[in-house]
Amino acid sequence: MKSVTRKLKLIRPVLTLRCSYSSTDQTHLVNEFTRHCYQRDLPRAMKAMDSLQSHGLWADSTTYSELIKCCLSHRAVHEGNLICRHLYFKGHQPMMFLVNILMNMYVKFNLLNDAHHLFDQMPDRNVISWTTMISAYSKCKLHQKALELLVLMLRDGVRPNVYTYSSVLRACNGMFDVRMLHCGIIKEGLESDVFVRSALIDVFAKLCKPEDALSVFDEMVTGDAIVWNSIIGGFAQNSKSDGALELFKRMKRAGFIAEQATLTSVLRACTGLALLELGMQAHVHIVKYDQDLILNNALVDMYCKCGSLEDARRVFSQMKERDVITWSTMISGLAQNGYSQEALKLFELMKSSGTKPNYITIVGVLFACSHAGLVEDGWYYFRSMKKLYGIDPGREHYGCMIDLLGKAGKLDDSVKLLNEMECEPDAVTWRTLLGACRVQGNMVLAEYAAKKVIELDPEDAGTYTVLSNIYANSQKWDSVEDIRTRMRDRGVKKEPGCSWIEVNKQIHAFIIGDESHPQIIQVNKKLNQLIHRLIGIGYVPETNFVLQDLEGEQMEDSLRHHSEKLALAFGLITLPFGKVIRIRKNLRICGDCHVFCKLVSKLENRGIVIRDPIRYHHFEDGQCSCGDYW
DNA sequence: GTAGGGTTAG
Repeated sequence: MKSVTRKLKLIRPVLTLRCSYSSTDQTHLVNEFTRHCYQRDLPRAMKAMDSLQSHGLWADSTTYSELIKCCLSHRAVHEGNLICRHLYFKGHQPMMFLVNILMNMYVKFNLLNDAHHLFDQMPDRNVISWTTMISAYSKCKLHQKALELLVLMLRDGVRPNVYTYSSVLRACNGMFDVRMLHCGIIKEGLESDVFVRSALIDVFAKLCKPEDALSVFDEMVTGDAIVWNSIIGGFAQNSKSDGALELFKRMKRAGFIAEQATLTSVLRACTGLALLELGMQAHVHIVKYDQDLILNNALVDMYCKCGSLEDARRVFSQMKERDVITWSTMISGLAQNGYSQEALKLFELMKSSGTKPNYITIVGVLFACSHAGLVEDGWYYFRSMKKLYGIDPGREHYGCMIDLLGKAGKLDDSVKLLNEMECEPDAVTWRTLLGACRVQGNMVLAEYAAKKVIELDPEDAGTYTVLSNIYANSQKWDSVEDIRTRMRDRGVKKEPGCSWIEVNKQIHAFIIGDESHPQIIQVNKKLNQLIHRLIGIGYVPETNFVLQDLEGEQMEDSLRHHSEKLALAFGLITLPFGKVIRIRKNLRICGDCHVFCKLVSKLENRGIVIRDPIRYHHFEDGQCSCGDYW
């Protein structure tokens, strides 16, 4: 008897448990589900949700929001779909906030159609519902769609708030949109919000209005690091590199720490100005982010564009992760610096690494072919790009081919290709053909191409000069006068040739005819000595410059004082022996300066790197990396 | 208790 009682005592709690299970079935199911959701136990929660559904039950909205968060963190799309179906089971209408969360989940899963479907089904929508969809469309660059939704939202009587404005601003595709939104923001008194402010700065910068971006920035009373990044990035993106560096100094003075985004823009600014020393200094601060992909890409680009290929190769080889931008940067960088074969080898390596080339990669590849006169390779890549990579040839690809064929003496093929272009040739395309005519000395075609350039870009001073020289060479003085009149009437002024050189992290600018540099006397003295010595070994200053330099300084009285010669003389005086002289130019190098640099590199036993707007020349021991083909 | 801003290649 005793043993039976003991057994009963042991059994009873189990029985009690079973009893309570069956009596409070619904509550228990809901409680179990809630517990799993809060514990973020996705498999158990899904199972429990299944039981709820079979009983026609729903838990409270907060529980579901926990579960959806869990799906998001696990990127569990299938489970997310099941939750959505459960919430709408048998025509049930979830609470608005929950639908907002579901939409957000679909947006994060890049399932915009599903998100929009829920949005369409909503009986009511609040500002968050609208903002979720607007933000989704602007993030994936469906700008028109985002702006359309904003209009519908306003018509629906829902007022946008700081969240709406900060996400819709990036969708602006014209000044009109920005002005309209900016007015709305001011009217609502929302311009002091940091999110709105940085979005405004960014959109002005992206629309190439850095001055407008700066005025928004300057009105700021309190800001954060991101607003600073927006304005610095805005200047860097608009080739206002010195402004970007100035703002960076201000940012540091204001006590903000430079993070990845800041440093990336700083590097871009260094790249724009070819400031190798400053770029290297920035590199020191980047060491702690040594595996940041974007920063490393910017570093590779900076080293390539500052003409320091060894550093670019080193950063590239040390990167653990590379994307299409990394490869494209390095390929273009090698091509621009005259290492075409290496660029093409790298392209093959890129493909075998599994990275798919894009439009820009192929531009780099064709650029490499055009800079080395690799006609057959060029045709191969050009003809196969569509078939192999699904990329339609664009203006830039045609431009590379026109350059390649023309400079290789196949001007007829070049013109044929230009006429076959699927997209309309623009001023750049015609200028490319003009450049090829220069190399080939084809005056008739050059005149035609130059006229086309001026038609499409009436502000292009360099082309007027070329055209004028063509007429002068043929003694067509009336036409020469006509060109001069047109330039005067249109207010077109020739950009003065300018060269920059960095010495002790300071930029020194030399402009032709400008005597304002404090050491100009010594520079001229050194230059005259050099010329004298070079003439002694057979250097003959070039005097006939008709068509010799497309956008160079051919109109000047004397070649003696071309800006790169001044900068080179300054470099020789100031930089220690053995240090490479790096010069950046605003115009293309002329033939005479090219010969001059080759000879100086030998005479003075100096490495010289000159970067012009198109490509780079590495002079060493009397030779140039371009092989006199540019 | 849900929605927002900045960085890289031609």
